[in-house]
Formats: sequence, structure tokens, C-alpha cells
Amino acid sequence: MSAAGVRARVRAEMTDEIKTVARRHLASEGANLSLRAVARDLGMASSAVYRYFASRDELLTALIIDAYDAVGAAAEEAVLGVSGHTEKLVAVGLAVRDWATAEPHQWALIYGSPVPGYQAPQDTIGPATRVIMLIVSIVRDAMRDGAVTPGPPISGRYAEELAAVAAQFDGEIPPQVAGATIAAFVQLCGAVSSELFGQLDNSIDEDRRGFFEFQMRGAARLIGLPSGS
Amino acid sequence: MSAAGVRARVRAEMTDEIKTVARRHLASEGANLSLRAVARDLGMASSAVYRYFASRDELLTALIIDAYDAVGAAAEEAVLGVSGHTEKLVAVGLAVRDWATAEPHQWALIYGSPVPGYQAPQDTIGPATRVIMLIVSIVRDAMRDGAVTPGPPISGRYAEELAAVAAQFDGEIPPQVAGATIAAFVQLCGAVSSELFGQLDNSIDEDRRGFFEFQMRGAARLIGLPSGS
DNA sequence: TGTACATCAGTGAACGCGCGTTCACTGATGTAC
DNA sequence: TGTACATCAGTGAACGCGCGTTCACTGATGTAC
Repeated sequence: MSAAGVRARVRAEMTDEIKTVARRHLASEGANLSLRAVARDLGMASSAVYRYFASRDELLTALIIDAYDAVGAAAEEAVLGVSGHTEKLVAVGLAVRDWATAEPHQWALIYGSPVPGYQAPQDTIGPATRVIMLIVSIVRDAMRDGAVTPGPPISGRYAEELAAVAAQFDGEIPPQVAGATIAAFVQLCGAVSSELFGQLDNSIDEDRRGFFEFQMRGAARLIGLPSGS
Repeated sequence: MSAAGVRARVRAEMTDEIKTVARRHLASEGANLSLRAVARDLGMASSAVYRYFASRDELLTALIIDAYDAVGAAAEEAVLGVSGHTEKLVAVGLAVRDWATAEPHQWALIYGSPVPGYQAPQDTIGPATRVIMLIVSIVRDAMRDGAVTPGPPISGRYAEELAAVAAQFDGEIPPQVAGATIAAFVQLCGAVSSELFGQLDNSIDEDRRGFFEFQMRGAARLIGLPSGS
């Protein structure tokens, strides 16, 4: 490896280290991430961080993209080797939930309240859609296999919007199925957030994972997928 | 009215004024509410606020309780004069959504990511349960009326927890119905949050209210309520 | 291989700002006799 | 009704802290000849 390669590698490692420490700080401070505190933890001058990130917001953006990618990767991996459309959907849900319970502050960063004053740049859009794209592809495959029994037809402005969304995917997805698919994603996000943000406290405290799976199977039924194993 | 009464009334009005300005500040700053900024807006010394709230956290607590009460009251009001169990559930959902879209920062305060370093005191628990209590009571009434077709039976630890929750209400609510009821509340919260926090951007942009209602009707179907109107 | 130069990471001081909270105080308003 | 006292709202200065960002700088490391 050339000398320049060494420099680049050291730089990449330092960048990673800053992000790792910053992620740790998310835990105590939420999205009020403090550059100075991160630098302090790393034993370096706060100004040194500016060699790696042009501003606090840029560091935040990097963390957001990483988080979307991490949860997306976890979901994509979970689906491998699982057979059955419903089971795939459940596997995605559980993978996302398990990632989120392990990384609650990263979850809050991407699916919690928006950070005040922070405007997400374009770069975050792609990674942000990985999970929903995966879910849509599972439903599209199920449609192709004739495994979906669509619910009652829908109409109205939102039905048109759903049809437009569905048209972006090849394969025929009727609007009510597209709607139920997005609803399943909403249920997924809502279930994770309500678990992490305390809405389930004092009602479901022991077997939240079981209740989560129950919710995913319900969402699958609304899509028109068979109840599965 | 006695002189003491006047003093008390003026004090109550000032307290309200502080909360009103603080709510306005939630909008720009999120939960990073600044006492000094609120005082500045009111044209008073920051120390004067301490005559009304012992600390920043106490002011935050007051705002949280008010928000829970406001959304709870909106939901309870919406159900009056509506007939049909499914329609009542939909009315509750729409009322909560409409309140939240009008007051997105108050919604974020109570259903968004927890405020770092803030521990909600006991006083918030009661108001926090108003909406879910209302939903459970609608389902309980529907059960009594024989209007619910329970889904497939469930088992496991979470089913036991659901049974324990259901047992707190008189009237027989089977665990799978209790589970679907909480799932409906989760869907409600998830649908509102995904709308407000930007997860729906670029897919459902025009008729979000219609899509919300679609989701509520799906949740009602999972509970076992008739599809309605 | 050796030397002159360019690049780059990191330093430490500084700027200008905001924060929550405390405290001794002033002056107005209410209370008790 | 009048007076002495107590209560209370609000002030303004201060404490001690943290923040993001800039800037001139020092040394080490890499590059070109």
C-alpha cells in the first residue's frame, strides 16, 4: 500500500472513530449532539474535528445516513433464507425492531421527532427508503405469485396517489394493496417507536417482541397475505 | 370577588401566558425549551419565571400534561354524537390526527423522541392514557353489543399480558381483541408521526387525511369490527 | 538516495453567544388590628 | 377608615457553565525532482 493509501486509511479510521463516539453521545444528549463533547471524549481539540466534518450538521447527516443504512442492511439480511411472503415480512419487521431496541438513539435520530433547526440534505433520501423498498418488493413478489388477496377497492384522492406510487414498481399492485403495504410500514415504525418511547409501559412489559410479531402478522393480513406458518 | 381572588386570577393568567409563549417556542426549538427565551418574549426578567415554575423541567411537565389533556379532550369530544362503533373509532383517530397536524410540536413533545435528561413525573401518567382509554371503551362497548368478531386466538407470554390488561376493564375482551385494540392505537400514533415527521413525503402528499382514515378502517377490521358506513 | 517544498492533522486561544439558576433587592398589593 | 406589617411579583446582576466556529500556528508526513 502506498504512503498516500496509508494517509487515506488513517483518515477513514479517524472519521469512523469520531462517528462512533458521536453515536455514543446521542445516547445521553439525544440529537443535541455536541461537537466539543465528542472532541473531548476523543482527547482532541474541538477544532480538530473540523478536519473531518465541515460542521456539526454534517456530522449529524453522516450519522443519519449510517443509521438508515444499518437498519436497511439488517432488514435485507434478515430476509435471506426465509421462505414465504408473510414470513419474509415478519422477518423484516423483527429485524428492524431488534436493531432499534439495540440502538434506540439511532432509531430516535431517524424516526423520532425532527431535530430542531436541522434540514436533512438530499443524500439521506436514498438510504431512508431501503426498508420500505424492501417491504414493497416482498409484496410485489407475493402479488406475482398470486399469493395476495386484495382487500375491498378504494377510491378518492389518496387512492390515486397510492396508484401512482404503485406504478413506480413493475408488477401490478392495486392501490388498496399499496395502501395496506404502506400501512404495514407505518405499523412497524409505530410499534417500534411506541415500544422505545414508553407508550407500552405498564401494559406490555415482558414479551414486547411477541406483541410486535402479532402486530406484523395483523398488518400482513390487511395486505391480503396468508396468515402463514 | 375578593382581593385575594384577584391576585390568584392574575397569577393564573400569567401562568397561562407563560405556557402559551413556551408552546410557541416549542415550534422553533423543539423540546430544547429555553426559559430565558420565553421570559425575553414576555418582556420580563428570566428570574421572574421562577415565581411560576420552579424549574425548566416543571414548565415542560406542565406543557406535556396540557398537551395530553388537549388531545384527549379533542378525541372525547369527537366521539359525541357519532353512532356506530367503527365510526366512533375512526372519529377518534381523525380528531387526534387533526389536533396533531394543528399542533405538531405539541404532538412531538408527547409522542416523539423522549426529551434527553427529562424524566416525566407521575402526574403525566393519567392524562397520557386518555386516548387509549377512550379507544378501549369503544371496543368494550362493541363487544357488549356483540359487534366484534374476534380474530384467531393467540397464545404466549404477550397473550397473557394482553389478558391481564383486558381484565382491568369490566366486560369480556379476549386477548386477541385487546391486542388488536392496542395495535390500532399504535397504528394511529404511527400514522400521525409518519405524516408529521416526513416519512410520507413524496408518496402521499395531497390526501393524507384520506389515507389516515384508510389506515384507521384497516385497524378496525383487525379488531373485528364491521367495516362500517 | 537526498533535499526542498507542499500537504495535512492537530493545537490552543479567542469570539460571541446562550443557558439555568440563585440572590439580595424594590415596590406594590393585600391583611389584621 | 387608618395604619403597621406580611406577602408577593418582578428586577438586575452575577455564577459557572457549555456551545459552534474561526484563525494563525506548529510539526509531522508525503511528493517531486
